[in-house]
Amino acid sequence: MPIRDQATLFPTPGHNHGACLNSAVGRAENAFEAHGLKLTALRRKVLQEIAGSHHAVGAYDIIDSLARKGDRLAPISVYRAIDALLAAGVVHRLESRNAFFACHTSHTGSGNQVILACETCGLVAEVNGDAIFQALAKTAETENFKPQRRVVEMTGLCKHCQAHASGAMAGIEA
Amino acid sequence: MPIRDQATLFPTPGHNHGACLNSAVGRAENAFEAHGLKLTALRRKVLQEIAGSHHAVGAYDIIDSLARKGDRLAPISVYRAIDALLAAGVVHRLESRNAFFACHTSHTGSGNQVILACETCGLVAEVNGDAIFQALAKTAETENFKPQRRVVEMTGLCKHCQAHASGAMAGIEA
DNA sequence: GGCCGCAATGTGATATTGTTTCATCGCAAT
DNA sequence: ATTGCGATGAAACAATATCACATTGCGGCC
Repeated sequence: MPIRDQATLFPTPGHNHGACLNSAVGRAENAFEAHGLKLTALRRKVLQEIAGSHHAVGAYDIIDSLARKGDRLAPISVYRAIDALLAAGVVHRLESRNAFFACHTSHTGSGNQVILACETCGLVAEVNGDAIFQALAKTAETENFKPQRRVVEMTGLCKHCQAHASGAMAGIEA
Repeated sequence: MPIRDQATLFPTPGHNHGACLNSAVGRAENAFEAHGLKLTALRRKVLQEIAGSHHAVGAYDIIDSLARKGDRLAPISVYRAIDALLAAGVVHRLESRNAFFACHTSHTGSGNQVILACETCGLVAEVNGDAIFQALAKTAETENFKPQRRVVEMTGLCKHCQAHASGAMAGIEA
C-alpha cells in the first residue's frame, strides 16, 4: 500500500505509519543540526507523540499520552519542547485548533505550505501553496504591508471522508 | 481627514472612529435581520466593545471593559453574544490570537477577505483576497479536498508602523 | 387572562490552553 | 573548580472556553 495518494500529500488511510514516524524523526535530526539546536531526549519524545499520527494534537494530549507511558511532564516542559520543534520547523501549529502537527514532508521547495485539516477524520496535511503565497505577497504589496507571519489553513472534508460521507471517519488511525 | 487610506482598508491613525462604530452597528442591524437573528441589547453592547476599535479584542477584555461600565457578564454570556455576532458575520475571529475584531467593511463582493494584523500597533484590517481564495480553491480541487472554513491571516507591519519604524505604535488609538 | 414554547440570559462550576517565576542540573570551556 | 549557559523541573497562576442547569422574557394560542 502506498504511503500517500499519488500526487498529493494526503496520507492514505490505513497506511503503515511507522515509516512516516521514522522519517519525521530522521528529518528532525537534520533540521535541528541545521538550526544549531539539539534534539534532546525530551524533545524527541514530544516529537514522537506529535509525529505519531497525521492529526493535530494538543499540548495537554501530549502530556497525558506521555504520562500513560510513565513520564508526566509539566506543561511548561512540553511547551518548551514544542517551541524548539517549531523553531526547527519540524512541527507546525494549527492555529484554528490550538494544536500541533508534525511536518511529514521535507518541505522541498519554498516552504509555502497550506494546511488542510479534515473535520471528519482529523487528518492534517500540508500541500504546496506557492500560488497562494504569491497572491498573498501581492496583496501585501498593494497594501504596503510588510508580512512577517502567514497563516493559511483550510478545514473541510478530505477525499476519503467525502467518499465515505456516512461519517465513517476514514483514516482515523493515523 | 479621510477615514481610510485611499485604495486600502487600513484605517488611518487618528481618524474619527465614531463614524466607523456607527456604521458597523448599522450594518449589524441589517445583517442580523438578514440572518433571521436578533441584535439584542447584550449583543449590541458586545459588538460596541469589539467595534470600538480596529483592534482584535479578547473575550475577557470585553468582560473587563463592560465591567468597568458597571455590567459584569459571565464568560459564557459574552461568548454567546460573540457567537451570534460571528454568525451574523459582523465580527470575525483572529485565529492566530484567539481574539475578535469587527468587520469594518460591508464585504461588498465575494466575502473572501484576508486579514492583516499589525504586530506593532495592533490594527487589524480586512482586504479583498479574491485571488488568494481562487488559488485556495484550485489547491482544494487538485487535492480533492472539500473546503468548509478558510483561515487566511498575515501578521506584520502596517504601512504606518513601517514609516514610524521606531516603534512609535502609530495609530494605536483606534 | 393563563398557558405553552422557545430563544436569550444568568449562575456556578469546570475544562482547556498557555505563561511566570524561580530553582536545579549537566556539561563544556576556561 | 569554577563559571557560563542551555535545558529541565516544580508550583502557581493567567487566559481562554465550555458544560449543566435554572430563569427570564416574549410571542402565539386557548
